[in-house]
Amino acid sequence: MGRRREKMTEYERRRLENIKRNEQMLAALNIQSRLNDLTTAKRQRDQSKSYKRSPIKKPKTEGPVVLRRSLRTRGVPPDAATASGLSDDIDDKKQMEKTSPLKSFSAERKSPRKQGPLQMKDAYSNDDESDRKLIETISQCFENSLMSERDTVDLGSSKFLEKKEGYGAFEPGKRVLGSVDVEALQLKRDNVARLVSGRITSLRFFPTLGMSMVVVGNKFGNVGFWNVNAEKEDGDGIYLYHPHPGPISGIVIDPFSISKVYSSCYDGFIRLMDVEKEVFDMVHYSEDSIYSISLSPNDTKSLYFSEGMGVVSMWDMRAGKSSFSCDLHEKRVNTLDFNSGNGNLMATSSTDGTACIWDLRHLSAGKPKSLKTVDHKRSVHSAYFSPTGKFLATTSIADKVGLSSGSNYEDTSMIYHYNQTGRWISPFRGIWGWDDSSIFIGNMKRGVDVISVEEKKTVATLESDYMSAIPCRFDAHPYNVGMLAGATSGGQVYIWTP
DNA sequence: GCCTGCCTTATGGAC
DNA sequence: GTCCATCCAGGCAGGC
Repeated sequence: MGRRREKMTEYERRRLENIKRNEQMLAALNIQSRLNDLTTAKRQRDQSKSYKRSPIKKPKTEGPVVLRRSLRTRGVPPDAATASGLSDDIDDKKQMEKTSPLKSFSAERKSPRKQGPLQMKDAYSNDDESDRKLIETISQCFENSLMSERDTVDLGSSKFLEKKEGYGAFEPGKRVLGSVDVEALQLKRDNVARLVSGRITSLRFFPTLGMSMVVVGNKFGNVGFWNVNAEKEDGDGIYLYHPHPGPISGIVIDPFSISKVYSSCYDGFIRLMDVEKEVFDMVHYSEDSIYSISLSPNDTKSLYFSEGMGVVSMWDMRAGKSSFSCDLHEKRVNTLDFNSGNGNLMATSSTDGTACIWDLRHLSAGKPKSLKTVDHKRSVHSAYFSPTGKFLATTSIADKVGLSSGSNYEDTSMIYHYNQTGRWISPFRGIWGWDDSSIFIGNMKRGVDVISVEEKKTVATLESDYMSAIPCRFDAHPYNVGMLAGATSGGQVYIWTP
């Protein structure tokens, strides 16, 4: 079962005491048996749900969502804020007290906003079982990958090409895109789970053949892990942490060291979960919101991230400081991606309505010029290079998926795709499959559309009765061709397999 | 041009 | 089965 429990809070203790008192009163009134009937009826309804869920009701521990605005966006100079005695924490506490009916709970709520390292055991939120198995699994897989050349990632070439060779002896007449028969992809009942509560904002597969594990981030700052192939005796294979105070904007796993998982947050934190040290180390803290992160394929010690209104910076892990910072867009940068064929090329997508390709060698302070700009007129929520790097796929609120190709990406086609997700569903982002032939993107009818690069249109849709919500974030397993993960705004994850 | 308010959507939980 | 709260988007209209 996809159980997810959080540590008992002061609020919950008080609540349980109240429940106990009420039960005593009900017993005195002799109506307990009727309540039991109602509980049974509710349990039956719960079991009819298609997804895995906890049998124990979880109290809402996330508290009210607090809007965080940087000094910069508020137009307040840092000195002025300090002088007036304001801090984010104080600001937030005041806002919590104003907006939450649970004042005492909100004020006492322990927030991972504190700077500095955070022990994994302190951030661990499942109180029913230990995270020891997760740590052992990742550590073991990391050690195995060090010993096996097979797991070594060559970031200088396509991350998929080597693995896809020899894959797929498909029946003629089937919808085969490149190396994958998309009609053969299926969603098994066991490959559906709810990892976290609320909206999933980021999703990643661990880049290793050794295991099928996904990591997700949600809007409350939780990070959830799911070992899809966990043995039954090891429980459900789901582990939940709370290392961030706000929505997780990006997750990146070091392909050369899968025991290192980076995560960024709207609240300005970048943390590195180091499984060997069992810590969520603080890599960087910014006054501005961080909207995306990406590792350089040329140097995995260089972490690129976007912050505030269009700024892209690089954090040098060795030096422990920011190496450069450029103002690349008018508004927030939603994604950063690197070209696997040429690590100097970086693609950005922005709410300013454009997606751009930049040459890192020619980025300088001030207003640098992009190699290529794809103009969507309205917000662009993703810009991803294809596995070989020959294409760039951009997804926009303007109901378009852009496809750029050519030696300088000068040929751009616009493919219609309905992208009006509204307020509650994270904007769709078209991702590449395991080769340059297809793009996977969610649709509002609880399906996954497959766009053919050759035909420049949607050619297939993955659908399943087990998919009870709209999948809006995806990741293709880097080595298991045909293994596709989709995540929803309800905290569920679906794993499609060949 | 800037600010404010309104509208849209899907989901899970409570009842 | 129905209702309601959610609320870290984004566009648009209207007012200043």
